[in-house]
Amino acid sequence: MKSLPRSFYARPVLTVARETIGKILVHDTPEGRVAGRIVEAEAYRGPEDRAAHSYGGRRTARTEAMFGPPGHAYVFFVYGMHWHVNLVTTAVDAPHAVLIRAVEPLEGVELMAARRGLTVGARDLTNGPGKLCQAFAIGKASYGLDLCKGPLFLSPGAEPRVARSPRIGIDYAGDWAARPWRFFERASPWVSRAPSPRGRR
DNA sequence: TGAATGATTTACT
DNA sequence: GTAAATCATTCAA
Repeated sequence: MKSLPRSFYARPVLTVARETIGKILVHDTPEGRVAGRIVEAEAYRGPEDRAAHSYGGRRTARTEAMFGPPGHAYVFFVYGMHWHVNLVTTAVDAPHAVLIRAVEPLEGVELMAARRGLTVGARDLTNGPGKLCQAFAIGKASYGLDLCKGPLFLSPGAEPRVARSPRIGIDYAGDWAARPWRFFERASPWVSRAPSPRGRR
C-alpha cells in the first residue's frame, strides 16, 4: 500500500474532491489496519464558502489545519458526539478541504464492526461521516496528521463512475447550499444517502 | 463567564 | 416523519 503524493492534494479543491472518489482510505492503529474505498466526499472552499468552517477567513485553534500545507488531515468534532475527517487541499493559506462522507469497507471489517457495535456485513458500518470516523478510530489524535506519512493515508484505486449533488446538512449556508459540491460513486450501496429518484439518470 | 449552535446519528411516534 | 442526545468551539459581554 503506497500513499498518494502531496501533489495529489495540492490542486483545486473541487478537482481533489472529484478524484478522491475511488481512492482507498487506510488507517493503521494498534488494533490493526482498517481500509475502505471512498465512495462519497464533499468540497469546502473557504473563505468565501459560507458552509465552510473557514468562512470569512476564520482562523482559530480548530480550523488551523485547513490553513496549513495540503495533504494533512483536518479533524473536528460536532453535535457533542461525532468526529469528521477532511483532506486539506490546494495550498498554504487557502483554507480548502474535502470532507470524507462514506467509504466501502475493504480491510479490517471485523475491527470496524467491533468499534461500531455492529456485526460484520452491516451496511451502516461506514455510510456517514460520523460513522466512518468511529469505525476507523479517527478522532482528536488524528488532527493535523500528514497524509503522506501515515498512519492515516490515501492509496490509489480504480476510477469509478462519479455523480454530483448538493452538499448535505448545510442548509444554513444560503445559496452555497445549492452548489453541487458533493461527489459520490453512482452505483455504490455504501453512500450515506442514495441518489434521489429525480436526480438519477 | 455564559449562551448558542452544529459539515450527525439514532431512536421513537 | 420528528426529536433527543451531548459537548467543544465560538462569540458576545
